[in-house]
Amino acid sequence: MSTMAELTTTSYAILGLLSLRPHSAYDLTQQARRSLAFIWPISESQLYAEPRRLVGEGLVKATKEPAGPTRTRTVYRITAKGRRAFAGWLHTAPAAPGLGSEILLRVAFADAGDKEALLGSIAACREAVTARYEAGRRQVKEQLAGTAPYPERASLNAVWWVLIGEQLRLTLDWLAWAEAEVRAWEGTQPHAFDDRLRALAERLVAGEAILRGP
Amino acid sequence: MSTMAELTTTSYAILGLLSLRPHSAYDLTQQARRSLAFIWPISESQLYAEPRRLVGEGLVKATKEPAGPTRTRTVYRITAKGRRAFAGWLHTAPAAPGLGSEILLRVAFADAGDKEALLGSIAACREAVTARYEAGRRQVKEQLAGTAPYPERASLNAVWWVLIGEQLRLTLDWLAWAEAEVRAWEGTQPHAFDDRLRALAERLVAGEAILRGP
DNA sequence: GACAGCATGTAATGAGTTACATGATTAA
DNA sequence: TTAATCATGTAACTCATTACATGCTGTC
Repeated sequence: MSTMAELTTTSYAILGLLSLRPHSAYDLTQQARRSLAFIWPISESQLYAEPRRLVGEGLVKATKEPAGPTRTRTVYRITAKGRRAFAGWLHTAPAAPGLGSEILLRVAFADAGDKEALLGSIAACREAVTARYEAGRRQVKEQLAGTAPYPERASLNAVWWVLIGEQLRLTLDWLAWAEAEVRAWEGTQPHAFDDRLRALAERLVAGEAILRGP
Repeated sequence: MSTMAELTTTSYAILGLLSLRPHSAYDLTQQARRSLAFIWPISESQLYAEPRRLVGEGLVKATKEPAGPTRTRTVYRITAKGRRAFAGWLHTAPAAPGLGSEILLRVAFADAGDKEALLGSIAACREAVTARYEAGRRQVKEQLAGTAPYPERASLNAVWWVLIGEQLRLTLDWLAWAEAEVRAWEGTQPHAFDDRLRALAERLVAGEAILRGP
């Protein structure tokens, strides 16, 4: 079916949320800010636009409800066809985890700027990652306390918490290591392999841990 | 200046490459496939489109060279203004590292499918990540052997190799752990916290290592 | 009764992808 | 000399983002 092939990962992310229970678009924004933000970030406007498209495909049904004197709210419910489409997607091969790290770009071309700029980038990145890490910790704590939605899904959620948590910690460890490394430099001009660098590269190739290694 | 603010991270990635030496668009595709693919992936068509835009901003100069009897090749060189713009960008705060992991989406909503689908997704992801990891190892090896371009930039490159390498290894460790976890399930129906899950979540919140911990 | 913030969308714009098209070079 | 692959682009399309617009509701 060509219609099904046209859906994006974002479509399926929303379909996944709708498979749990009906949501209004605003409900979706709340869920998207909570858990989905760690897995597959979606902008607010998409959360309004995408369900409409799913309605067009017959995967979702929209019903208008009154919300205030003059206003209506649209509530979306997944259809049987939608459930089949989602289950079908779960059987397809996932795309490789996306990369795209601005901080690494700044490291790779650091010699076009100065040491201060690079250290500033590292510090800014650390702040952002720390904030995200703390937000994640808070959410897991809420789950433990039972004050967060979907406590009955704990066993599934725990699996992805582990990857997100460890990835964020790894990034923080690297940022600390990189900062110490850069501080030891004279400037940002690069140099070729010396004994120390060579040893580092060889440990990398051998698959030995660099950041938290023994 | 509003003109400078309109550039994207992709623009600066290309500007960074051009700051090393002049490149034709095809040269850029080669560099992009090698190192840039790990840091900031850019599609081929962008590698032809973006330099033209940079010419429009005066950050890059294009010169036509003969390439075969009837064909010409466009070579791009960074201008002094381009170098200033790039150095200026290095002083701005980087965006937080992007996420977006399809495999986690499939884990989070695994109960809409079956165990076999989830295990298949994990296996496909492992193949893709392993391929990327091996490609990275090969490139570091080439650098060690001195057969790769830009050996004089080893000290800068090593810093980002560490993050990429450790991230890929972490992902592979998690995939192995997740697969074992899923295999132990009866099906994909989730359940609430039990003692084991609670202990896992508490270790996460405490910042203890899960995957390679003692 | 005014103001902040929550709730519910729409519109314009642009970045980046897929698909296509064509010339040159090398190996069989 | 054919086929494959390298080299060099262009065009159409769509996702997704930023910015805007407007209604409702609690609180001081």
